[in-house]
Amino acid sequence: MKLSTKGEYGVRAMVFLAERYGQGPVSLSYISQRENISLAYLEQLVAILRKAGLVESVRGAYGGYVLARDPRSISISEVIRPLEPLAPVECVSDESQVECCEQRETCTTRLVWEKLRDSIFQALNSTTLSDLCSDRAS
Amino acid sequence: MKLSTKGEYGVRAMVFLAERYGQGPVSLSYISQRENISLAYLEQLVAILRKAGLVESVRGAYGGYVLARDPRSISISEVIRPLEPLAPVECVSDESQVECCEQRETCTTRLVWEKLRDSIFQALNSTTLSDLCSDRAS
DNA sequence: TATAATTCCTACTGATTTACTAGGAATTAA
DNA sequence: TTAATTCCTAGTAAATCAGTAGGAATTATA
Repeated sequence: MKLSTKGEYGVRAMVFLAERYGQGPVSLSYISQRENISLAYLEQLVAILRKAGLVESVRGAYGGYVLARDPRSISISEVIRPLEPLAPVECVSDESQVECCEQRETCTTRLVWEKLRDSIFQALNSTTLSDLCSDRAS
Repeated sequence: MKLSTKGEYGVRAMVFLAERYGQGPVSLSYISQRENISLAYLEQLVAILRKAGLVESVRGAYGGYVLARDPRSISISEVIRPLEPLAPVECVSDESQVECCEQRETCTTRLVWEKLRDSIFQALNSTTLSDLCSDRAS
């Protein structure tokens, strides 16, 4: 049930951007240094977040990334979802359309996985980037 | 955030035992066939559950395993906990006593991991084996 | 215009973990 | 005595994780 570093680093990078929202682009080399995350690895994660529409890039010197929306409107589940699967088991995931097993209707353990999935979603949906900013004013 | 098969198989095996609680020992070869789980792998998982005090073994021919307690008193979190870590990130786990980072007090992302951990615990603590039995009478 | 700082893209890789397999010893009901 | 079981340890192929590496494209500034 552990989160991978993708999700963890992704959230840390996004909170970092949230704390500087409205102050122009922030470069990944800066985030990399301050958050102690490998630059090349961070590039890959942020590329995913950009394709998910959560950040926008400014290319060239003095460029970087900015949040695509107000940090109060971006939930943690939105950040983690593109980076790694959120559902605890395959068969209660809305993304994967694969039919996981034939006992779908009669499966009893499924009950607890759905409950678990919902409570994970609830916790991450109800927390926004601004909730995690050290400067809570933004 | 995916559960490994250890947790998933462990819960399935325990629910299987719960549905036959009070009917004598159930062999792993039977569970293995019915739940379609490799016998040798299942042996290893059940060994962990036995050491955790959740099941008791009956050795020899016509032996097997029985639940150590009433299925209404065994929560799913008790089953999964010995099989795999439940906390989403290292630094909000009560088991590991390792100091994960020096920013423990000022860490802002920690807030959401604690909230996530608590809601995972809550979901799994509040569900028992008997809640997942197809024969809900037991 | 040249340079440095950046994003962007793809391929590779070592280490770790996962999900088993394999083999056998000990126990016990029939 | 046999067959069915638990019990124990070691090994292992495949997948995943957590990056590295190398370079192309873009752009503000000197």
